Amino acid sequence: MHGTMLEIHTMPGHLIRRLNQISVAMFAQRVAAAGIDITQVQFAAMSAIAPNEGLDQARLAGLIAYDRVTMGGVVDRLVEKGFVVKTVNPKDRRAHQLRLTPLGRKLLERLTPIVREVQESLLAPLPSGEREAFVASLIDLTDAGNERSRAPMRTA
Amino acid sequence: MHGTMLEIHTMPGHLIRRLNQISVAMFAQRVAAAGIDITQVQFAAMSAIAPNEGLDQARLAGLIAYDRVTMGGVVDRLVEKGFVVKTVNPKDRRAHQLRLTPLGRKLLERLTPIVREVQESLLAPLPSGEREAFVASLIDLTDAGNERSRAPMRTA
DNA sequence: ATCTATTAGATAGTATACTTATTATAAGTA
DNA sequence: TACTTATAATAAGTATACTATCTAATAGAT
Repeated sequence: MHGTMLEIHTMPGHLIRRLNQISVAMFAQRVAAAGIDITQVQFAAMSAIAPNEGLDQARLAGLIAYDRVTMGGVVDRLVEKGFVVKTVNPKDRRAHQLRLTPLGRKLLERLTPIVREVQESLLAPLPSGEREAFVASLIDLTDAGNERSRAPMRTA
Repeated sequence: MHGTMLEIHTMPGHLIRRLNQISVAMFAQRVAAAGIDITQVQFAAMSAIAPNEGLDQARLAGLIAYDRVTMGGVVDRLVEKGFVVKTVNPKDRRAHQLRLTPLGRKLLERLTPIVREVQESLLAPLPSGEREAFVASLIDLTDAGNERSRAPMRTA
Protein backbone atom coordinates (compact mmCIF):
# COMPACT_ATOMS: atom_id res chain seq x y z
CA MET A 1 0.00 0.00 0.00
CA HIS A 2 1.21 3.51 -0.79
CA GLY A 3 0.85 6.25 1.82
CA THR A 4 -1.90 8.82 1.51
CA MET A 5 -0.72 11.41 -1.03
CA LEU A 6 -2.05 14.91 -0.54
CA GLU A 7 -1.82 17.99 -2.73
CA ILE A 8 -0.03 19.89 0.02
CA HIS A 9 2.84 17.41 -0.15
CA THR A 10 4.01 19.16 -3.31
CA MET A 11 3.10 22.72 -2.30
CA PRO A 12 6.18 24.92 -1.87
CA GLY A 13 4.73 26.61 1.22
CA HIS A 14 4.32 23.30 3.00
CA LEU A 15 7.71 22.00 1.89
CA ILE A 16 9.45 25.17 3.05
CA ARG A 17 7.78 24.87 6.44
CA ARG A 18 8.98 21.28 6.76
CA LEU A 19 12.49 22.10 5.59
CA ASN A 20 12.67 24.87 8.17
CA GLN A 21 11.69 22.39 10.86
CA ILE A 22 14.39 20.01 9.68
CA SER A 23 16.95 22.80 9.62
CA VAL A 24 16.05 23.96 13.13
CA ALA A 25 16.18 20.38 14.45
CA MET A 26 19.59 19.73 12.87
CA PHE A 27 20.94 22.94 14.32
CA ALA A 28 19.63 22.12 17.79
CA GLN A 29 21.02 18.60 17.68
CA ARG A 30 24.54 19.53 16.55
CA VAL A 31 24.83 22.44 18.92
CA ALA A 32 23.55 20.42 21.89
CA ALA A 33 26.03 17.66 20.98
CA ALA A 34 28.76 20.27 21.38
CA GLY A 35 27.40 21.07 24.84
CA ILE A 36 26.23 24.53 23.83
CA ASP A 37 22.89 25.97 24.91
CA ILE A 38 21.70 28.30 22.16
CA THR A 39 19.06 28.38 19.45
CA GLN A 40 19.38 29.06 15.72
CA VAL A 41 17.65 32.39 16.16
CA GLN A 42 19.90 33.39 19.06
CA PHE A 43 22.96 32.47 16.98
CA ALA A 44 21.79 34.66 14.11
CA ALA A 45 21.32 37.57 16.50
CA MET A 46 24.79 37.16 17.99
CA SER A 47 26.45 36.85 14.61
CA ALA A 48 24.80 40.11 13.54
CA ILE A 49 25.79 41.95 16.73
CA ALA A 50 29.45 40.87 16.48
CA PRO A 51 30.49 43.11 13.55
CA ASN A 52 28.08 45.88 14.58
CA GLU A 53 28.72 46.41 18.26
CA GLY A 54 26.58 49.14 19.77
CA LEU A 55 23.68 48.77 17.33
CA ASP A 56 20.19 48.94 18.74
CA GLN A 57 17.46 46.30 18.74
CA ALA A 58 15.51 47.78 15.85
CA ARG A 59 18.51 47.84 13.55
CA LEU A 60 19.49 44.35 14.65
CA ALA A 61 15.99 43.11 13.85
CA GLY A 62 16.28 44.68 10.38
CA LEU A 63 19.68 43.11 9.71
CA ILE A 64 18.40 39.58 10.14
CA ALA A 65 14.73 40.10 9.22
CA TYR A 66 13.19 39.49 12.61
CA ASP A 67 10.09 41.04 14.01
CA ARG A 68 11.04 43.75 16.51
CA VAL A 69 8.88 42.36 19.27
CA THR A 70 10.40 38.90 18.79
CA MET A 71 13.86 40.48 18.82
CA GLY A 72 13.19 41.92 22.28
CA GLY A 73 12.63 38.46 23.73
CA VAL A 74 15.62 36.96 21.92
CA VAL A 75 17.92 39.69 23.24
CA ASP A 76 16.58 39.30 26.78
CA ARG A 77 17.42 35.60 26.72
CA LEU A 78 20.92 36.32 25.41
CA VAL A 79 21.40 38.85 28.20
CA GLU A 80 20.19 36.34 30.80
CA LYS A 81 22.71 33.80 29.50
CA GLY A 82 25.49 36.35 29.79
CA PHE A 83 26.32 36.51 26.06
CA VAL A 84 25.09 40.05 25.39
CA VAL A 85 24.91 43.33 27.31
CA LYS A 86 22.31 46.01 26.78
CA THR A 87 22.99 49.64 27.66
CA VAL A 88 20.91 52.75 27.14
CA ASN A 89 22.26 54.98 24.38
CA PRO A 90 22.97 58.35 26.06
CA LYS A 91 22.46 60.13 22.72
CA ASP A 92 19.00 58.58 22.27
CA ARG A 93 17.60 57.28 25.49
CA ARG A 94 14.91 55.25 23.71
CA ALA A 95 17.52 53.00 22.14
CA HIS A 96 19.36 50.10 23.75
CA GLN A 97 22.88 49.50 22.49
CA LEU A 98 23.87 45.85 22.19
CA ARG A 99 27.31 44.33 22.61
CA LEU A 100 28.69 40.82 22.95
CA THR A 101 30.36 39.96 26.24
CA PRO A 102 33.78 38.24 26.12
CA LEU A 103 31.88 35.04 26.91
CA GLY A 104 29.53 35.72 24.00
CA ARG A 105 32.41 36.37 21.63
CA LYS A 106 34.11 33.16 22.69
CA LEU A 107 30.90 31.19 22.20
CA LEU A 108 30.34 32.68 18.76
CA GLU A 109 33.83 31.63 17.68
CA ARG A 110 33.24 28.08 18.85
CA LEU A 111 29.83 28.01 17.25
CA THR A 112 30.58 29.37 13.80
CA PRO A 113 32.33 26.29 12.35
CA ILE A 114 29.60 24.06 13.79
CA VAL A 115 26.92 26.14 12.11
CA ARG A 116 28.78 25.99 8.79
CA GLU A 117 28.76 22.21 9.09
CA VAL A 118 25.04 22.20 9.74
CA GLN A 119 24.49 24.15 6.51
CA GLU A 120 26.51 21.58 4.58
CA SER A 121 24.63 18.69 6.14
CA LEU A 122 21.34 20.32 5.29
CA LEU A 123 22.19 20.50 1.58
CA ALA A 124 24.18 17.27 1.47
CA PRO A 125 21.27 15.20 0.07
CA LEU A 126 21.31 17.30 -3.13
CA PRO A 127 23.67 16.36 -5.94
CA SER A 128 26.61 18.75 -5.57
CA GLY A 129 25.77 20.37 -8.89
CA GLU A 130 22.35 21.45 -7.62
CA ARG A 131 23.27 23.00 -4.32
CA GLU A 132 24.38 26.34 -5.69
CA ALA A 133 21.29 26.69 -7.83
CA PHE A 134 19.09 25.90 -4.84
CA VAL A 135 20.74 28.54 -2.66
CA ALA A 136 20.60 31.03 -5.54
CA SER A 137 16.87 30.40 -5.84
CA LEU A 138 16.45 30.89 -2.09
CA ILE A 139 18.24 34.23 -2.34
CA ASP A 140 16.14 35.31 -5.33
CA LEU A 141 12.91 34.39 -3.56
CA THR A 142 13.77 36.06 -0.26
CA ASP A 143 14.96 39.18 -2.07
CA ALA A 144 11.83 39.36 -4.16
CA GLY A 145 9.51 38.60 -1.25
CA ASN A 146 11.27 40.77 1.30
CA GLU A 147 8.60 43.45 1.44
CA ARG A 148 5.82 40.86 1.73
CA SER A 149 7.24 39.59 5.01
CA ARG A 150 6.04 41.24 8.19
CA ALA A 151 9.69 41.52 9.20
CA PRO A 152 11.59 42.64 6.09
CA MET A 153 15.36 42.77 6.00
CA ARG A 154 16.76 46.29 6.33
CA THR A 155 20.48 46.77 5.88
CA ALA A 156 20.39 50.47 5.06
CA MET B 1 26.83 52.77 0.88
CA HIS B 2 26.25 49.04 0.76
CA GLY B 3 24.27 47.39 3.55
CA THR B 4 26.07 45.34 6.15
CA MET B 5 26.67 41.94 4.60
CA LEU B 6 26.75 39.01 7.01
CA GLU B 7 27.69 35.40 6.48
CA ILE B 8 24.24 34.27 7.58
CA HIS B 9 22.70 36.12 4.63
CA THR B 10 23.86 33.28 2.40
CA MET B 11 23.29 30.42 4.84
CA PRO B 12 20.51 28.07 3.68
CA GLY B 13 19.13 27.73 7.21
CA HIS B 14 18.63 31.45 7.52
CA LEU B 15 17.22 31.82 4.01
CA ILE B 16 14.74 29.01 4.57
CA ARG B 17 13.58 30.64 7.77
CA ARG B 18 13.03 33.93 5.94
CA LEU B 19 11.27 32.27 3.02
CA ASN B 20 8.95 30.51 5.42
CA GLN B 21 8.09 33.85 7.00
CA ILE B 22 7.38 35.31 3.56
CA SER B 23 5.24 32.31 2.64
CA VAL B 24 3.23 32.52 5.87
CA ALA B 25 2.73 36.27 5.43
CA MET B 26 1.55 35.88 1.82
CA PHE B 27 -0.87 33.16 2.85
CA ALA B 28 -2.27 35.26 5.68
CA GLN B 29 -2.66 38.31 3.47
CA ARG B 30 -4.46 36.55 0.59
CA VAL B 31 -6.74 34.59 2.85
CA ALA B 32 -7.63 37.64 4.94
CA ALA B 33 -8.33 39.55 1.71
CA ALA B 34 -10.90 36.86 0.90
CA GLY B 35 -12.50 37.46 4.30
CA ILE B 36 -11.45 34.05 5.64
CA ASP B 37 -10.10 33.56 9.16
CA ILE B 38 -7.67 30.64 9.01
CA THR B 39 -3.93 30.07 9.20
CA GLN B 40 -1.64 28.15 6.86
CA VAL B 41 -1.21 25.44 9.46
CA GLN B 42 -4.96 25.14 10.03
CA PHE B 43 -5.50 24.87 6.26
CA ALA B 44 -2.99 22.04 6.01
CA ALA B 45 -4.74 20.18 8.81
CA MET B 46 -8.15 20.56 7.17
CA SER B 47 -6.89 19.49 3.78
CA ALA B 48 -5.45 16.33 5.34
CA ILE B 49 -8.64 15.54 7.26
CA ALA B 50 -10.86 15.91 4.18
CA PRO B 51 -9.85 12.70 2.36
CA ASN B 52 -9.28 10.81 5.62
CA GLU B 53 -12.39 11.44 7.69
CA GLY B 54 -12.31 9.72 11.04
CA LEU B 55 -8.55 9.67 11.41
CA ASP B 56 -7.12 10.49 14.82
CA GLN B 57 -4.84 13.35 15.83
CA ALA B 58 -1.67 11.29 15.89
CA ARG B 59 -2.15 10.04 12.34
CA LEU B 60 -3.13 13.52 11.18
CA ALA B 61 0.06 14.91 12.71
CA GLY B 62 2.07 12.27 10.84
CA LEU B 63 0.39 13.00 7.51
CA ILE B 64 1.47 16.63 7.49
CA ALA B 65 4.61 16.36 9.65
CA TYR B 66 3.39 18.29 12.67
CA ASP B 67 4.35 17.74 16.22
CA ARG B 68 1.53 15.86 17.98
CA VAL B 69 1.31 18.33 20.84
CA THR B 70 1.08 21.23 18.39
CA MET B 71 -1.58 19.32 16.47
CA GLY B 72 -3.75 19.21 19.60
CA GLY B 73 -3.90 22.99 19.77
CA VAL B 74 -4.49 23.37 16.03
CA VAL B 75 -7.41 20.93 16.14
CA ASP B 76 -8.90 22.65 19.18
CA ARG B 77 -8.93 25.97 17.33
CA LEU B 78 -10.55 24.37 14.28
CA VAL B 79 -13.19 22.84 16.53
CA GLU B 80 -13.82 26.24 18.20
CA LYS B 81 -14.31 27.79 14.77
CA GLY B 82 -16.80 25.10 13.84
CA PHE B 83 -14.78 23.60 10.96
CA VAL B 84 -13.98 20.27 12.60
CA VAL B 85 -15.66 17.87 15.03
CA LYS B 86 -13.83 15.59 17.42
CA THR B 87 -15.41 12.39 18.73
CA VAL B 88 -14.04 9.64 20.91
CA ASN B 89 -13.37 6.45 18.98
CA PRO B 90 -15.52 3.79 20.69
CA LYS B 91 -13.09 1.06 19.57
CA ASP B 92 -10.14 2.86 21.18
CA ARG B 93 -11.19 5.41 23.72
CA ARG B 94 -7.77 7.05 23.77
CA ALA B 95 -8.20 8.22 20.20
CA HIS B 96 -10.21 11.21 18.94
CA GLN B 97 -11.71 10.82 15.49
CA LEU B 98 -11.68 13.97 13.38
CA ARG B 99 -14.16 15.03 10.72
CA LEU B 100 -14.88 18.21 8.78
CA THR B 101 -18.23 19.86 9.41
CA PRO B 102 -20.27 20.92 6.36
CA LEU B 103 -19.06 24.46 7.12
CA GLY B 104 -15.47 23.19 7.16
CA ARG B 105 -15.92 21.39 3.86
CA LYS B 106 -17.37 24.51 2.27
CA LEU B 107 -14.52 26.63 3.55
CA LEU B 108 -11.93 24.19 2.27
CA GLU B 109 -13.45 24.30 -1.21
CA ARG B 110 -13.36 28.09 -1.24
CA LEU B 111 -9.85 28.12 0.13
CA THR B 112 -8.14 25.61 -2.12
CA PRO B 113 -7.89 27.76 -5.28
CA ILE B 114 -6.69 30.70 -3.20
CA VAL B 115 -3.93 28.58 -1.67
CA ARG B 116 -2.88 27.37 -5.13
CA GLU B 117 -2.53 31.00 -6.19
CA VAL B 118 -0.40 31.76 -3.15
CA GLN B 119 1.98 28.96 -4.16
CA GLU B 120 2.30 30.42 -7.64
CA SER B 121 2.93 33.90 -6.30
CA LEU B 122 5.58 32.57 -3.98
CA LEU B 123 7.57 31.06 -6.86
CA ALA B 124 6.72 33.75 -9.40
CA PRO B 125 10.03 35.63 -8.92
CA LEU B 126 11.95 32.61 -10.25
CA PRO B 127 12.41 32.23 -14.00
CA SER B 128 9.77 29.70 -15.05
CA GLY B 129 12.46 27.21 -16.01
CA GLU B 130 13.81 27.12 -12.45
CA ARG B 131 10.60 26.62 -10.50
CA GLU B 132 10.32 22.90 -11.06
CA ALA B 133 13.94 22.32 -10.11
CA PHE B 134 13.48 24.35 -6.96
CA VAL B 135 10.43 22.36 -5.86
CA ALA B 136 12.19 19.10 -6.75
CA SER B 137 15.09 20.12 -4.53
CA LEU B 138 12.66 20.96 -1.71
CA ILE B 139 11.13 17.51 -2.03
CA ASP B 140 14.54 15.82 -2.08
CA LEU B 141 15.68 17.72 1.01
CA THR B 142 12.52 17.12 3.03
CA ASP B 143 12.53 13.44 2.07
CA ALA B 144 16.16 13.03 3.03
CA GLY B 145 15.83 15.03 6.25
CA ASN B 146 12.49 13.61 7.34
CA GLU B 147 13.88 11.54 10.19
CA ARG B 148 15.98 14.43 11.46
CA SER B 149 12.87 16.51 12.10
CA ARG B 150 11.23 16.22 15.49
CA ALA B 151 7.93 15.76 13.66
CA PRO B 152 8.65 13.40 10.73
CA MET B 153 6.06 12.71 8.08
CA ARG B 154 4.36 9.34 8.48
CA THR B 155 1.99 8.19 5.75
CA ALA B 156 2.12 4.50 6.53
C1' DA C 1 9.05 77.28 21.73
C1' DT C 2 5.32 74.47 20.70
C1' DC C 3 2.98 71.15 18.07
C1' DT C 4 3.10 67.04 15.33
C1' DA C 5 4.82 62.99 13.62
C1' DT C 6 7.95 59.38 14.16
C1' DT C 7 10.61 56.08 16.47
C1' DA C 8 12.49 52.50 20.20
C1' DG C 9 11.01 49.61 23.20
C1' DA C 10 7.71 47.21 26.10
C1' DT C 11 3.20 44.85 27.18
C1' DA C 12 -0.67 41.82 26.42
C1' DG C 13 -2.64 38.49 23.67
C1' DT C 14 -2.74 34.65 19.93
C1' DA C 15 -0.62 30.83 17.21
C1' DT C 16 2.90 27.72 16.11
C1' DA C 17 6.61 24.31 17.69
C1' DC C 18 8.97 22.11 20.74
C1' DT C 19 10.38 19.30 25.65
C1' DT C 20 9.23 16.59 29.49
C1' DA C 21 5.92 14.46 32.22
C1' DT C 22 1.35 12.50 33.21
C1' DT C 23 -3.08 10.07 32.43
C1' DA C 24 -5.92 6.83 30.22
C1' DT C 25 -6.31 3.04 27.49
C1' DA C 26 -4.86 -0.85 24.88
C1' DA C 27 -2.04 -4.84 23.57
C1' DG C 28 1.25 -8.29 24.44
C1' DT C 29 3.42 -11.61 27.47
C1' DA C 30 4.47 -14.55 31.38
C1' DT D 1 -4.66 -12.90 35.53
C1' DA D 2 -0.88 -9.89 36.50
C1' DC D 3 2.85 -7.44 34.45
C1' DT D 4 4.94 -4.86 30.91
C1' DT D 5 5.09 -2.14 27.06
C1' DA D 6 3.19 0.88 23.90
C1' DT D 7 0.14 4.47 22.42
C1' DA D 8 -3.35 8.80 22.27
C1' DA D 9 -4.00 12.75 24.23
C1' DT D 10 -3.20 16.39 27.58
C1' DA D 11 -0.62 19.57 30.73
C1' DA D 12 3.00 22.68 31.91
C1' DG D 13 6.85 25.17 30.46
C1' DT D 14 10.06 27.54 26.89
C1' DA D 15 11.02 29.88 22.41
C1' DT D 16 9.79 31.92 18.19
C1' DA D 17 6.55 35.10 15.46
C1' DC D 18 3.10 37.83 15.02
C1' DT D 19 -0.96 41.89 16.14
C1' DA D 20 -2.37 45.84 18.48
C1' DT D 21 -1.52 49.12 21.75
C1' DC D 22 1.06 51.99 24.87
C1' DT D 23 4.87 54.99 26.81
C1' DA D 24 8.90 57.60 26.40
C1' DA D 25 11.83 60.13 23.72
C1' DT D 26 13.31 62.37 19.55
C1' DA D 27 13.00 65.05 15.26
C1' DG D 28 10.89 68.26 12.26
C1' DA D 29 7.96 72.01 11.15
C1' DT D 30 6.13 76.16 12.06
